[in-house]
Amino acid sequence: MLDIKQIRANPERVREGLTKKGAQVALEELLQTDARRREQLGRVETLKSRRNKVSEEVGRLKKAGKDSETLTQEMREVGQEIKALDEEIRGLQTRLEEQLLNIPNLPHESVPLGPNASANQEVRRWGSPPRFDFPAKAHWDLGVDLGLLDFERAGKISGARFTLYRGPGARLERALINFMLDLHTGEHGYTELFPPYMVNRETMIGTGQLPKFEEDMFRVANNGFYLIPTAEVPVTNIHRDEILKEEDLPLYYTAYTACFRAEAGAAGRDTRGLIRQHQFNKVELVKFARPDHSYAELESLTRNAEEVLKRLGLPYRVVLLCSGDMSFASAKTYDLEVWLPSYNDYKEISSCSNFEEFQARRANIRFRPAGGGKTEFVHTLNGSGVAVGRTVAAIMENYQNPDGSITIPEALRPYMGGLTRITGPK
RNA sequence: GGAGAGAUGGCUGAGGGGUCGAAAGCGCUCGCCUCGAAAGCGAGUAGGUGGGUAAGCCCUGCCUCGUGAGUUCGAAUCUCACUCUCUCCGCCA
Repeated sequence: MLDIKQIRANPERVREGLTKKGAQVALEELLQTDARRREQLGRVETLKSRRNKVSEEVGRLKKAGKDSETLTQEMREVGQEIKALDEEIRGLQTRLEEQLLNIPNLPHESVPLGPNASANQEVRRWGSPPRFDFPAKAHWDLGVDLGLLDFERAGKISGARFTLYRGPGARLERALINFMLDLHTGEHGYTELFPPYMVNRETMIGTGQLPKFEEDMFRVANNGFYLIPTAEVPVTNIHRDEILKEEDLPLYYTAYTACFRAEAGAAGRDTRGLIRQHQFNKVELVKFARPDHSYAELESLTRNAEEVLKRLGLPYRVVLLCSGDMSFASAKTYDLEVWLPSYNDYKEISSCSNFEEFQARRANIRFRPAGGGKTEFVHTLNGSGVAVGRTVAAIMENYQNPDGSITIPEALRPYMGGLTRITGPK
């Protein structure tokens, strides 16, 4: 959420930022609502002030045994006025909040200007795509041929965009989760969390999924809970409505969760294989940082995610998203894209963002400066560290051998019971 | 799912219509004392949002005692609904 004060004081700058992001927002209407609210608030506060004073006086008169009927009568009328004004203000407030919740974050000044993914900037590359002197297979063929992935039975028990992992395939998924968590907790200083997968509406609003993206979310029919689309949602919200100590910042959390996405608008894209699923696994990194450190924290968070791919020996590149390609809540985003032979291209496997105070304002997450003084909003960041299903796909495809087997990356072997190669169904 | 109890400031915990945004204790901060520390003594110590002032650790309005509504001139205090926590019972991996 943007700061209404900023919008009020600097509507042109906000408009400019929104344009960069490609958002259409009726700022005039918002400002009108705000002005009216402030005007009526001034009125009602004057009335309340008077009522408070007179009520005190009534108390004194009663104690002294004197008559207070005139004042009481007058205040009855003032009370009616206050009630009417309060009601109007409540209505204005609700409308204002609705509008604010639907305005996206503004891009940071270092974000390149552009309308869509074509304007994204490659920042760096690591490794080089493998050259195969045999017909390379896509992971959906490798996985099925080796008995690791069963899309047909997943379709039977659930439906499209679900996968059943089997044998070493299932173990590979589990091994990756453990490998990633061990790396981030053991070497990168993150605290491991295991949060609920179902959350309430306030939590979804806190991180920015709602109210705008209702159709992308799964909702549980009989109690209104939402299935989390990413661990970012529960983990960022653990400090909702809290005032943190400055000396406790930055806070680093990592969590493995399943993630659930309806992806209403994505029908027809990435229909084969593990790339786009209704349920997938992800290890997430979340940070709470002081505002003046958040961009340094974004760099290190991105490096932490990259380290996963390096250790697995997967070629990747880092892309700085342009203003028009960034998500609703983000001020700056680096995508990590892993090389996928079946796409003959790099494919997103992690998205690392600084939300500045956009989420903190929605979720009311603040800190008190060490020297005392006014509370400030923290900056929140997160990034995938990394998406597990896509990593499985990348390993299968990049580590495939001419005989259709798959070599296990060395870093993963301890997690695979020493297995070095997946050769086929028993 | 059933029955009961509860929700107050960083924490414990009083207050049950009128100078209560709130006793007391703990904690914390500052000062005194000390070579230093502890103890002791003194002072301060919730959040939000407006206004005043050139600005402020200065003055000031309004709101907040789980949330929302109601009664009243006036609500932490009375009424209703909801949420959450705890205890017991039932069910359950």
